[in-house]
Amino acid sequence: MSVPKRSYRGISAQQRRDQRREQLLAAGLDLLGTHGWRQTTMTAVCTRAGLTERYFYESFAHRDELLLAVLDRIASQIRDVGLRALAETEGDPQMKAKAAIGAFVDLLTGDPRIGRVAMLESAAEPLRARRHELLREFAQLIATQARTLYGDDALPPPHDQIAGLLLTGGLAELLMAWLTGELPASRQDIIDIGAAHFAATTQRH
Amino acid sequence: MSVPKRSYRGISAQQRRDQRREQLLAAGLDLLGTHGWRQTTMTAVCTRAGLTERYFYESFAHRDELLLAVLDRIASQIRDVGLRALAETEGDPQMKAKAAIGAFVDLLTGDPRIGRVAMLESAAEPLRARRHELLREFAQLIATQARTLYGDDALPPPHDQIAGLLLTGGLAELLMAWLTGELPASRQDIIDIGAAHFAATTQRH
DNA sequence: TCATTCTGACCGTGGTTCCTGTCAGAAGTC
DNA sequence: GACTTCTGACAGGAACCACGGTCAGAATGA
Repeated sequence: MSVPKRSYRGISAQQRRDQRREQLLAAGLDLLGTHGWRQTTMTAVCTRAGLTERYFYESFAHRDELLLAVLDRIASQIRDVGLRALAETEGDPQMKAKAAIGAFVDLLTGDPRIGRVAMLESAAEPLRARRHELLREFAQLIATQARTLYGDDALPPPHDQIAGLLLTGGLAELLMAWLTGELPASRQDIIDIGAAHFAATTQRH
Repeated sequence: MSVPKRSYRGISAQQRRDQRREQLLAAGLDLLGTHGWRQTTMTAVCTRAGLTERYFYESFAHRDELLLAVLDRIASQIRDVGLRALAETEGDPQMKAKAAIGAFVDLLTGDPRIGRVAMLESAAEPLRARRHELLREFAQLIATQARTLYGDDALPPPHDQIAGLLLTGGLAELLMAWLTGELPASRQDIIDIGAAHFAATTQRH
């Protein structure tokens, strides 16, 4: 099949291409976030997206590439809402931490599919490596934020990086338990606990 | 095929059965701990074990059952070495925590396959649920130990359970990074950090 | 010795997924 | 209106796996 060039139904080739990619990403998030990694096969994604397998290869080389794209999008959403909350919140470090964690929690619960992919499915095989990279990235981000929040009371490297890992890993585990309904806690409970843990982990004591 | 009953090569039917089960478990650990979950197919396990697929069904109903058995064995090993270290160590809570964490770390690094399965592969699809159960079990265990170690300074329920989740999740993430060689830290560093984190997380502050 | 039992090797079926190719018809272009 | 391009549906092959069955030969027990 040749690469589409001219417009169709009043939509340019590039727009159609983008639209199809978007459909595939949406279908991927949907399947990954509801039926899990095992069910998110290439054919299933195409069926859900209402597209033929042929169009899959137009946007992605193989299934893993789609899954990574889904995860990356979620990661950047997390980064965005977290940093925005930090920037928009006035007050002491504890307030800022609560705002960032609150925004994070709201993103994961606002769309449960995002929560499942970010916390549960990302641990599975094709996504694990990227999840690990992202977690380290967030650990780094947290270390940086802790330094701007706490100044000299923050931990020096490499302990800040280690603290970031302990914090993100712990929070991930806590949120997994909470998202699966095993933990009788409110949104505010989770935020308070997360913020307290953030302070305890990233601050010199 | 009928169930074997008489001895063969001087080995009883039950012994042969157990031996084959053991071979399958060993092959499962080997594949899971070196090539990962995807490669650990039923046929691959049988080939590595030097057995026919027929004998697989003698011991396990399907692949997942074998994988769970592998994980469960590792979990009980972790429990054993941890509790034994606690029982055999005299001294203050910090010493005991270090001994338990040290024994845990040594188990995971002594056989890298165990480390990979326990920390990495267990997060994948068929094992995730069990991993989660086990983690909660360990969280409970840690909460109990914290109470005997710290007495009234320990956290009250349900905060002890939450602390257990934060601790196990954080440690898992830290160990993952360490096991994959991303963290320039010594065994002692990891143990010290783990013990400090244990104290910070499970103690009233 | 000889029938029985156990073993390991092999083949076959059914199902699934990935991936490519074909083809009729709709939409666009000249 | 005729030709080209794009689209969606579908067919089908290759690869893999789970799972069951067959079969010759080795080991056993009477």
